[in-house]
Order: sequence, then structure tokens, then C-alpha cells
Amino acid sequence: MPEPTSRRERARKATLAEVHVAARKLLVTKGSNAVTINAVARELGMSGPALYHYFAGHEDLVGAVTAGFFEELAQAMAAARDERPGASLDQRLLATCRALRAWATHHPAEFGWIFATPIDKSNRATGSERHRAGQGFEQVLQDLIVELWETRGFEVPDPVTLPDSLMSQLRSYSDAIGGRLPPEAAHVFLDCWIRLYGLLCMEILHQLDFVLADLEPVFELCLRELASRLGLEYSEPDN
Amino acid sequence: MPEPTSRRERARKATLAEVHVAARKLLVTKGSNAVTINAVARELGMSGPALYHYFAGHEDLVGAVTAGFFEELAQAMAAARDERPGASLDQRLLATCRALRAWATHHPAEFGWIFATPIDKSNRATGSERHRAGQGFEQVLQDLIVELWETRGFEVPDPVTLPDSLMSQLRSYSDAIGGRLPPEAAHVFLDCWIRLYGLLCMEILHQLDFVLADLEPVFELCLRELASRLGLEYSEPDN
DNA sequence: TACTCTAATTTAGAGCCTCTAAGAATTCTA
DNA sequence: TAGAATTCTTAGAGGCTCTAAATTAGAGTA
Repeated sequence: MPEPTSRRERARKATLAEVHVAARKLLVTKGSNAVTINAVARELGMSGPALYHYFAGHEDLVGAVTAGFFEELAQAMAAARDERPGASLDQRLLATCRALRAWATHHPAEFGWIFATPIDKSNRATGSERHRAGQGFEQVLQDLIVELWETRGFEVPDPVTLPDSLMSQLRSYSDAIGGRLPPEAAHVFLDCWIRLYGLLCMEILHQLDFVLADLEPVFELCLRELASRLGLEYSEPDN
Repeated sequence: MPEPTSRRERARKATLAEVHVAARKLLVTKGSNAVTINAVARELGMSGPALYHYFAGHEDLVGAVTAGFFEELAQAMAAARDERPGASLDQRLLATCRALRAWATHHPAEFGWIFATPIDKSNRATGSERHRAGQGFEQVLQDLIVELWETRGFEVPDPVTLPDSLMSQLRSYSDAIGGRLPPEAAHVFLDCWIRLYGLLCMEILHQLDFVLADLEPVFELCLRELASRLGLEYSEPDN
């Protein structure tokens, strides 16, 4: 198929791209409440209801924009991972985590929009665009952990010590990712992710402003801990 | 002053109380977007603009409602802390943390509203109602940690190993709380809080639904870790 | 008691928003 | 090239925030 793009399809794609740009601009400059169907349409020089040919409604637009952010974030992380060709797995993992925070701090509005917004049901659905993009993001970290697990492994809790209800959930998850991580390794992965997530949310949502303005050092300490937990060699950020 | 309440003042208080009830009902039943000035007024049988005599605008109302939630949460935690008269400090601390999660899971909408909403500037201001109530909440955990620190202490990192920029921020915080915790102990406190916060946000925002539906066992594991970090004796929840 | 002052409320209205409906213009397809 | 599909427009119903002006109900005072 040399030309899967008819004239109309191309136009549609261009419009969708414009929508993402406009929505993001509104988000960044005027906050998430300014990302309305009308405002986005106005930004494109269209009149409101036209956008209903592209999105089922406001939530759908929000989901699409979110998916775009997820993709960009995942790409930024993947780029950091592959930046140094000869880098060790340890270095690649740390670089990926740092890219996560870098993206979050450089794009706080987008990060908050992605991670600190209650996900409504339609966007939580398994088939949704947002869900798919979220998995793409998860994949980046997961791949690294899987690689680590397969090449060197890391210390995991004895499955017997984990509560049954947790183990059964972890088993489903382990199956869902094709058994690439056994339940107890999945547990460690999730635990690491929860820590990163909590720290970043706190920073981006300004929940910790009352005490700490700059969480960079806390983040590095967190990475140190995660590294030791995963048996990685910690190294300072290099710039 | 036997009667600081004139007839009018009483009426005003009653109205404010009604506002909180109505706003909460709307939040829980129809989501945070349904908590509008108009809808709340309608719920009270008033017509819209009347509420502008009670609140400067929508954000102000939001801040007041948030403050109410903070107070309720702090009270629930304090109640759990004081429930068993003869309980050890260890038990009181664990009970308080568990009360935090219990409140969060029983009132997910309210918890999300408090902790997983970007705080706008006016509500972040030091004098705001929300800020004051947030401090009341923080106090509950802080008091326990201070008590622990003063009676037994706990393991802290060597201040020299903490980055300067972090230390200077921690020093300000330490001063701000009257030096009741030295910077390095404050660091441990914050680290514990960040972990609890991240875990709860993740649960309430459904960010982890793709793998874990019930985070109760993860929370208990987290408490185990925090307990060992603070030198507490971990004990199972008692119900 | 009557008179003023203030607080609580109401309606009117401007300017946003979401989303539906109906028609006009454009492009694709058979 | 004629019909079908897509894109876009305007019109409009109903909701929201917030301001302004008019109305009513209490409180304080001469």
C-alpha cells in the first residue's frame, strides 16, 4: 500500500495534530480548565461543534490529548535509555528514571494532567486510546526491569511471605505480561514504580511546597535506594 | 463572652454547614465537576448568586470544602491514635496510618479532592483556610514522629551525606516547626510521608488498576517497612 | 417607636461552556 | 457524473461563573 492516505485522511490527520498542539498550549498557558472544546476549536479557527466530528465529546478529547502526552513521555524516556550506546543496564535504568523526572519538571502541567487526574471510566477502559498509550509508557520501565531480571536477577521477597490476596493479584499481572516477571519480581517492580510515582506527584502537585521546594536531591536519594534494592550500581547524573 | 452569636451569625453558620454537606453530596454522587456554585445553591434552595455572600467565588468555596475534609481526616486519625488508652507509641503510630488509609478508601472522592488536585495559588497561600487545615492534618503525624524522636529517637542519615540544597531546605523546615525535629530527622519524616502519600494517591486515582485492584496488602507491607525504618515494632491491624 | 444601616437574597444579564440538530459545502466512490 | 459520506457552519437549549441593581429582613439607635 503505497498511499494509504486519501486527501481527506491527510487533512484529518493534520487537524488532529493541530488539536494536540492547541490543547497543550491552552493547558500550559491557562491551566487544565481552559482545555475546552470551544477554546481548542477557536484556536484552530474553527467553530465549536466542528470538533465533534473528531471527538465524541470533551472527555474523548481529553483522553486523546493524554495519550499524546504519554507517548511523548515514553519516547523521552526511551531516548534517554538509548542515549549512551555503550552504557550498562544500570546506567540506562537510572537515565530512564531521570528522564521521567526531567520530563515531569519541564512539563509539570502535562505530567499533572496525565498522572494526577482521576481517570474517568471511559478513559480507564481497556480499549481506550489513553489506556493503550499508558501501557506503552509502562512498557519502557517494564522492559528494563525484565532485562535486569533475565540477565542478573535481583533480590525478591520469598513469595510465601507475601499475603495471599496480593500474590493472586500479582500472578494475574505476571500472566498478563507473558510471565516475563514472576509475581514476586513484579512486586518489586511495582514497589519501585509506586515510589517514583509518589515522589513525582507530590512535587508536581505542590503538595510538599510547605517544606521542600526542590525535590531533585530527594529524587536522587530515592534512586539510590531503588538502585540498592535492585542490585544496581548507582552513579551520579552526568550533566 | 456568653453569647458571641447574634441571630444573624447563627444563621450564617448554619448556611455554611449546609454548604459543606451539599458540596460533599455533589462531589460523592456526581464527581468533582458537579460541585459548582450554582448546584450547591440549588441544593440549599437558594438561587445562585446568593452564595457570593459566603464565598468570594468558586475557588474559595472549593478551598473551604477542602479544609473541611482535612479537618475530618485529621480528626479520624487523631481518634484512631487515641483509641486504645494503653497502647504503645508504636501501636498508635500504626493505627494512625491505618486510619489515614481507611478514610481514604471509605471516602475516595474526598481524598482525591484533597490530595490529588493541583492546588491553585490562592489556596496555596499561607493564610488560606485550606492551608491552615492542611497543617492541622500534618500535625497529627508530626506530633507522633516528634514524640518518637524525643522518647526513643530513630535512625537518621548522617547530615553530611545529605546534599547541601536538601539540607538547607530541611533546616528551614526544622526551624518552621520550632526545631522539634532536627533536619535529618525531618528528612526521615518526609520520606515516610511521601511513601504513604504516593501509595494512597495511586490507589485512589486508580493509577494502578491495570495490575492491582486491592492495595491493602501493599499498604501493610509499606507499614512494615516504615516501622522497621523508624525502629517500631510492627503489629497486625487488630480488627 | 420610627429610622437608618447592613446583611441576605433575588432577578437580569454578559459571556463562557457542552452538546444536538439541521443545513451547506466539499470530497470520495461507484 | 450522481449519490454518499465527510466536514463544517449556524442556531439553540441548558448550565456555569460572576457582576449589578433592586428588594427584603434583621440590628442598632435616637
